[in-house]
Amino acid sequence: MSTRDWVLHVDLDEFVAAVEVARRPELRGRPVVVGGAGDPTRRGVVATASYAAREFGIRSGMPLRTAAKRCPEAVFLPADPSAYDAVSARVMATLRTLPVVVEVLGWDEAFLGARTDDPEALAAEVRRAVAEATGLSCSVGIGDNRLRAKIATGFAKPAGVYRLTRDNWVSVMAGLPTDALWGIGGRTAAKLAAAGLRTVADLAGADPDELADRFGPRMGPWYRQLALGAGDTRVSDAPHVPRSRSHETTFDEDLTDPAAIREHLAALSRRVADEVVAEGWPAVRVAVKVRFAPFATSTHSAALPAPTSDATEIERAALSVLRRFDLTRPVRLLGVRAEFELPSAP
DNA sequence: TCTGGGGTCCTAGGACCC
DNA sequence: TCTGGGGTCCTAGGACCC
Repeated sequence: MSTRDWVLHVDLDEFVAAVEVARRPELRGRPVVVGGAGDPTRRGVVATASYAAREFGIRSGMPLRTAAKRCPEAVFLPADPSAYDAVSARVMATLRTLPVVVEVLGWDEAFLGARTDDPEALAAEVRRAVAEATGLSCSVGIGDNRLRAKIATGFAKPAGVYRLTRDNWVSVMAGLPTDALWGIGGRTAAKLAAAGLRTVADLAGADPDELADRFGPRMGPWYRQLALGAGDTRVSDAPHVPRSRSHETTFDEDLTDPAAIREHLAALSRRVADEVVAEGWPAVRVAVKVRFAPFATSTHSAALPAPTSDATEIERAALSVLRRFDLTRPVRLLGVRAEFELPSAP
């Protein structure tokens, strides 16, 4: 077997639930649901469900109330981001001890770039090293590019390894619906289906010019490239440069008092401003998001007069943008986002 | 069963300028 | 009086992902 470049995609199995079980072993094997305030009588949705919980039909994004109806004996827990950050950092540090380039994608995912003649052996070593260092199980997708590695992981789960390359792309993917592709969700899949394109094979055979007309000059042709299995092969360990920082809150009871709305918005602005300061880059734009009851959402934003990391200025800008909303309707959610300057091209 | 929070990127219309 | 056309910025919204 010859030595060549591979992309591996590593994804921790039921990561958040696994972290909770690791520190509360009595939960092992039980249905565990993490999300919201950890209280299914309050507003919130499922962030992660353990495999045992998934057997009851509980899925990410499902309202906690629904999850409790499907499985009243499930254990409901609030999310504990700092705990997940800490475990995630140990996983990524473990991956960096291997002869690979590590590109972190989130708490529980990373791409690995590797040159090897035996990617399955490397994947097995990844699984062994992560388990030894953290006690956590992961799955590994092997691909000849990022797209195929990422999709391969779905076939590897749980606790497995799967290889997807140009050699088996068509046989594995051709008959699947288009939303099996990473980057095509339910909305786009429905629009594609309306155009007669239901499967990956349909999309791969579509005319790029017609796709451009229907879906935009970049997205249309890009969808077809996805269906062909095309993707970037580069994996970078360069640190991530954030484009924005934001916080938002859904209230258990809708807000109707404009003074209370302003107070909540100011508090969110200060949280965002603290993080802008920590980033070390000034913000150039501030956006405010308001979701009115029952669920209508809109956003307004404004460029700052000058780039700033000053908390008072960010708060003032957010309150100024808030005045553009009609606050006579009950407010379900408030959010504040600060945007940074896009990095200039080299 | 009413529908979280934190992000990224793309599109399109209007403003504005030459 | 019968009014083009392009480039770019700003802004809102959509879609996707974890």
